[in-house]
Amino acid sequence: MTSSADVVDDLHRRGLIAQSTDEGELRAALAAGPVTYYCGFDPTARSLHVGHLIQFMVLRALQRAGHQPIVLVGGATGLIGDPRPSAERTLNSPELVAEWVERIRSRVAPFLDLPAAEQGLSAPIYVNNLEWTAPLSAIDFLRELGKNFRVNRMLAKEAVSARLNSDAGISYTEFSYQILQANDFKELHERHGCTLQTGGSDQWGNITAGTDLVRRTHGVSVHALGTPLITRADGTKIGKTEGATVWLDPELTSPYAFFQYWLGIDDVDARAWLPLFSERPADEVAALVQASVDRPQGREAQRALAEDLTRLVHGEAELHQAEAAGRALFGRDDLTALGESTLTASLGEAGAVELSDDDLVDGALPTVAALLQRTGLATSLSDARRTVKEGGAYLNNERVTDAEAAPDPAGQLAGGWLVLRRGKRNIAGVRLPR
RNA sequence: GGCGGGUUGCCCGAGUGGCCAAUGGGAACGGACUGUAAAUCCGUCGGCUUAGCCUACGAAGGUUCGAAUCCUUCACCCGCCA
Repeated sequence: MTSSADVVDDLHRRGLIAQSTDEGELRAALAAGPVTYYCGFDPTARSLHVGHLIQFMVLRALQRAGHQPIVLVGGATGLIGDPRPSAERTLNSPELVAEWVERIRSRVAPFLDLPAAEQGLSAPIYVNNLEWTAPLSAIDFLRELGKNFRVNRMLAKEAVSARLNSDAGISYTEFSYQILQANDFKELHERHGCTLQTGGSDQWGNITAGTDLVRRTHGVSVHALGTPLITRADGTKIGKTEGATVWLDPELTSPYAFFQYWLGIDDVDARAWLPLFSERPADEVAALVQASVDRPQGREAQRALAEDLTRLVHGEAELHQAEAAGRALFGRDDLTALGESTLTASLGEAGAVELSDDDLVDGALPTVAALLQRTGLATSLSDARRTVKEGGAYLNNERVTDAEAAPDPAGQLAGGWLVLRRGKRNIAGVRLPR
């Protein structure tokens, strides 16, 4: 457990702080005793994704230094929409947002509900800003809150000004967002004595709107910490990109896929991200980064990231299964040597489809193209045929040349499994009917 | 309320009557090279019963042998004026 005095140093060392309000004051406050702090997550999708992980790293570090975390899920702000620089958000229905709030909240527990060994630290408080935002009347909003905001300053916020200068413009709805988020800080200050907000630096404008509001309404100086925006070496955002979002919810991204994501990241990113995401001691992290420089092919940094994060998000048991599955399936040349239990477990992690007798046509199996589609390795039959034509489809590690051919049942592995692969690392199992 | 501009495939963005399933770039996917890396090169990139057919260029109608391209109405966005 880190002592209160070092926690800011520790966060700096790990690269988790991009900006902060008066740091001297903040250090003094953290040293003086337990501080109540919060971080908010808006329900803009069914699940949080790896881009959100950094917030949990900060929340955890502060919690282990003895401070009191509050996790806010934005049931209200999720209905309004935080302005993005690019374009207006489409509004989601209240029912959908409420469903997402529940889903997200239920997935947050593993990050902060500490195991028995670490008890004595503060359990997180969970709140939903709908609780105080829904009852707010238009009159109160305008008289009590609005009076504290200068439009001039609101216009200067980065996301707002970007939108004012673009074709898209900005709706009054989204323009109001920062007032709601600022009010969250004020409410949490009043309800729980919260004096620190953490969040991504893309939220900095909203966060400081909150510290300003608390100062104006209570004459109290409260604090904020902003995490850096994590980008990949190629400049794209971590996690939420088109088509390839890595979610934290195991129903959306399996622990196996999650583990593989981290194992597959490039060297530059692995070295940069390990300090951010690993809670290993500083010297051990430094050694792993050095190892990546000396022996990049060993992929030790990637492996450490994959292990630490899979354990954190999905737990020890899932980590072991994901690891074992990867080992078995990437062994490449000796699939026939794998036993039924290994195959069943590995393919279950990677993604598997069970065929029934109804899937057989005159006793013959579906075509390779059909199986690629069934397993999700290809999005359509056309995509599957294309993949075969490109030489990217493999059955039991043998390249497939005819998309319309049905696999020979004699080629089945232990337990009636066929291993389908697309490209180097997309693997799925097909189990033949008994 | 008036006038003008816009809405194209995952994204950006060409295309002003047939040669358009639609130039180009990016993303993505596959192959080669590697280390389940990056860079590079090559290929693919709406769907299907795949030498053919179907669906698509905001929506619905219309003109035409033929429309992403012309006309009408509607929806939404942007700008200027009131």
